[in-house]
Amino acid sequence: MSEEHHPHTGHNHNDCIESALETAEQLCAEQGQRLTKVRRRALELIWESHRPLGAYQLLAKLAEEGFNSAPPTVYRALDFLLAAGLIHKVESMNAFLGCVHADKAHKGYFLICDECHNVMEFDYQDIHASLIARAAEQDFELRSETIELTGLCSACKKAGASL
Amino acid sequence: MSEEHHPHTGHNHNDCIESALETAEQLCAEQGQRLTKVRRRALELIWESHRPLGAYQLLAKLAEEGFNSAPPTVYRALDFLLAAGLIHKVESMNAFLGCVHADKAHKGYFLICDECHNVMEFDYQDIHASLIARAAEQDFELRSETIELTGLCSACKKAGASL
DNA sequence: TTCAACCTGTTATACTATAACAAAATAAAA
DNA sequence: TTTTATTTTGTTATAGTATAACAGGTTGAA
Ligand SMILES: [Zn+2]
Ligand SMILES: [Zn+2]
Ligand SMILES: [Zn+2]
Ligand SMILES: [Zn+2]
Repeated sequence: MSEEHHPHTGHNHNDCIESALETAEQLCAEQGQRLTKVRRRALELIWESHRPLGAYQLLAKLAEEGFNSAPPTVYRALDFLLAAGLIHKVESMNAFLGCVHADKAHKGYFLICDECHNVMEFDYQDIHASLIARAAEQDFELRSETIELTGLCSACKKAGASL
Repeated sequence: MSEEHHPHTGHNHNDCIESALETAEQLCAEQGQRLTKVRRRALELIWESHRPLGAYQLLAKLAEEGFNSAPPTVYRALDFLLAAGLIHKVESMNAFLGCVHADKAHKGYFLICDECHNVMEFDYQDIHASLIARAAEQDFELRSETIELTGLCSACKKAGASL
């Protein structure tokens, strides 16, 4: 596999992919879950993409490789990966991306760039605590959080300023 | 129009609808925007629903009343109302609900009950400030925020406990 | 080996949203 | 008031996202 440099950060993205796959194998083994071929390859393809991947984009890639190419195939894989905490869904984009710390239970908070469509996951415990507290004020028991912030990322801001 | 009591809070929801429509008229007048028949009725129908309304649910209601019943009709009305800040879209439900304080510029933060599907809008300045600060740490310029929390509302929690 | 649980294949369909162009209505300019 | 520009609506077609339902195959345990 050739080196793959992430457009914005410039890091060797292959390392991310490898490490994510290892973590996935490990977690599934621990929990008695089966990371089947199609599930594993789906996860890998999601990670290989530099931005969140739509279900049908993923389906096309899987189809190219000879996997069954009907929607349920990909949605089943996605459901599994979501349930296992290996990926997140970005609701405002109807797209999926690999979780950067699948080993820790957490909610995915995202910064989404309007320009380059890159997504960064962030995890701030203080915001989580504030949200729980605010919900509790209304006697609301929190279960899930969708936190998706859009705007301009650092790189695109610089690029825009120099025009 | 008969009195309409909101399922959870028990308040007379007609008052909400009336007041929302008045605010809408006023805001549109101020900004030189046209609150046409279909836009006005769409807003009213969204308010008449006790929970977020899907685009095609709205379309069906409009069709019953003799409005044109092709999707673009309803999506145009929704686009207008969104741009005017009169409604919000709940991304995780693909549904729309009336904004409770359309007169003030703000982001919609939502508490969504998994049981009854009621949605409460809340607006906490401190969370907003935290989010801006966290984004700034990454040199990210915030433009929009999607904050959608799900869980159990007060009423449903009580109902569940008594089973 | 037999059974049960789980995973995958397949077809059909439901739900959500936009493109593209024509016609009508409204507002502004002449 | 007529003309013109702008905005809104009508209409048809299509793109994009997601699930239902049932049949068939695999896996691992009893
Ligand atoms: Zn994550
Ligand atoms: Zn960017
Ligand atoms: Zn609001
Ligand atoms: Zn509830």
